[in-house]
Amino acid sequence: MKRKITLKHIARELDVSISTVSKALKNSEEIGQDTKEKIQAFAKLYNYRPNNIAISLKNKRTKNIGVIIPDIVHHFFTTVFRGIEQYANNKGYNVIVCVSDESFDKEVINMEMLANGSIDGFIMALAGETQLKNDFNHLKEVTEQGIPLVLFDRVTEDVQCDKVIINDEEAAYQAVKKLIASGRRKIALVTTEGYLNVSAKRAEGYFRALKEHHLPIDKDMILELPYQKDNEKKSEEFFRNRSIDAVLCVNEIFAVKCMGIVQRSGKRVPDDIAFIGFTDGILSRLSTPTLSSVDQHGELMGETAARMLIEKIERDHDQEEEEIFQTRIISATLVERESTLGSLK
Amino acid sequence: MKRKITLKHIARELDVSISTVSKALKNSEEIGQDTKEKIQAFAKLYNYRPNNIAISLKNKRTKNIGVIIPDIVHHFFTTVFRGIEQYANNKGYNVIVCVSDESFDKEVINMEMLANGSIDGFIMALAGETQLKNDFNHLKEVTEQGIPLVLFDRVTEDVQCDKVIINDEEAAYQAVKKLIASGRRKIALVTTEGYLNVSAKRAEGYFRALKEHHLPIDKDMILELPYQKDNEKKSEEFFRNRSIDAVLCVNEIFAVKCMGIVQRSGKRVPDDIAFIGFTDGILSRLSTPTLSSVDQHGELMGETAARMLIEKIERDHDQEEEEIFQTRIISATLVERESTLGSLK
DNA sequence: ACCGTATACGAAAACGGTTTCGTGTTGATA
DNA sequence: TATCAACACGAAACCGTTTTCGTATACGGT
Repeated sequence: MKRKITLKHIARELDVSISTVSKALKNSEEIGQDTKEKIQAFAKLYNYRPNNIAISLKNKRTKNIGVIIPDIVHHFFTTVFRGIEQYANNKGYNVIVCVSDESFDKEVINMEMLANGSIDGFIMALAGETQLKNDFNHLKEVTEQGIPLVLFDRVTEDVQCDKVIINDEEAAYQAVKKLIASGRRKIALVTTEGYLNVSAKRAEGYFRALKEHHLPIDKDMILELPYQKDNEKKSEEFFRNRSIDAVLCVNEIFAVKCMGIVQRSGKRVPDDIAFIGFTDGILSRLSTPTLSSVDQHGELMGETAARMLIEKIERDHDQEEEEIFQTRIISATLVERESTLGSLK
Repeated sequence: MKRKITLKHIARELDVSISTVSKALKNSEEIGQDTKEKIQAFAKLYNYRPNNIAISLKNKRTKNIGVIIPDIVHHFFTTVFRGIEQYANNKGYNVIVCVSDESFDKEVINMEMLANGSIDGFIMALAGETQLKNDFNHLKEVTEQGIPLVLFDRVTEDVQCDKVIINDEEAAYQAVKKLIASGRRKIALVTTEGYLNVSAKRAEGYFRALKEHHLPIDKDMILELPYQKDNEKKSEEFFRNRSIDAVLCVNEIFAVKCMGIVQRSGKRVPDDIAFIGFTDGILSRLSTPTLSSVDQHGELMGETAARMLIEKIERDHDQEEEEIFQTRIISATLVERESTLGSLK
């Protein structure tokens, strides 16, 4: 077992000082040509690599960024993560991921673990519980310590920091307009219980579109489903007893489930009833019929968040210009597929 | 901006030595009761937390584990990751993820980045390119340095380390047996080009089941698809020109795509043709009809890998008992759903 | 012979902890 | 009163780097 070699080993072996070795390996002008060559050759031979931890301690910069997301087995968060990871890696940063599992306590614990020197900055989407509790002290503590923070998707106005979001309201508005334009009038909304997270904004867009076209806003046309649990019966009941010709769903899972229910009851998609979902993932592309859905551009969001964070990190070290926090808005786009094909007869 | 407080600050403020502060915060018997209380109170007031990096440098242990996977936007890897993350977090470890993107070079670079002190051990699944190249020197270097390594799912016999795999051959065998038992005789296999990765083993199980039941093994009944690219036409042609009453697919994406093609051509699933896929993910649960598939228990795999790794890490520090490497096999299980319901008439 | 100045290198501090090994003070004991 | 242990704390080394500053040597110029 070849243990890792250090500057000290090289110094001892070649009978020079540690500082000489360090400088030689950086090709410093201070060191004689022959000494440099000798040291560099030796270092290459023994495959010397500087110890990251020691460098971190010295520089007070770890080249790590911390990502805290509510769930990793979730298409949207996963794509965002990929965007973050790619950009960060290109810039020489590593990514430490923690999953809050929608729990406030886990979010707090994870942040505290990482905030003590392990990372140079945070990228995160708030846990559901955190949004309900409306308690953001853990975030504030971190920013007060001068650790850069970028929130994405699930953000809050209570914390001053950079943010990346999509134009949920507008996207939902456009989607519903599209449904209306194809002749649909009885448009339902399937959303999460309590309009958690971004669902509220999507609902607003839905309302705006209806209003603009003088269509009635009917609470009875809104189905609220629990976030992760099954609720087949509730959905079946909803679609059985109503006359509906189009549905906007706040995610693709709800959309695909509902399409299944509707189809099993003998109706045809999109002929009798059209569907649009949010999150353009693998489900949308492979369902039958394929599902029209709003692409949230997760990868771009991740990349944007990472860029903003790394800029802050690398500028932070400079002087105290007035802190400026930005909110970037990524435009969601509707991807049309079979579930909205054609107009209502 | 409240900067992080250090032992030195506390020592200076309370006019004691750094060592006294360090011991007092560890509640050492060496320090007088009143001094301890004073120091602890001060530390709590200013919310002192030891710097992780400094501790890592001293202890030569980072409490970080490195995870390298080929793809993060992939249900199976994601579930494995969740298993790793949960177990590791419980044990006080953080997880650094790098995505190799199926590329040999990225895998090498990522490993080298992390191996220089950033992590205490690796968990990884090999990149496709690495498997093709059959070059595992980066893995060997890491293990020679005494860094523990656990491979999962995509493993190799060329590296001596702990491994976690599923019984792919047996699972495929059982799946095909099930198809045969329900009266199916013309069973096709849909696999990845070149039988990459674990596909080869699944094909073996398929062959064994056919052989055992004296069914012909016909290369013409095997469809090889490129890994990530679309190949609708090839698949359509395959199903159009053959008489097939059951299909085993090496992943759920292929299965759902093929089900779609078959259904659009007017055949019924499972009445005319049954389907079984691998990877029991969201697609299997939400496709129409729902797809029977082999659950690889990703979360359990991840947890197992993390447990094995952390055991090695924490034992490693002890003495040099003879290294023992284990290969744990997780039993995959077939989850039956609508796509295999009932027997062939 | 003296001074100045490159040249080439080493000593030491610093990053923020932990830990070993003193050591000054106190009180009890002989 | 001298001795000694117990107590309470500090000095210093160490982890592996980087970086500033100091200095020995040699050499050229006068």
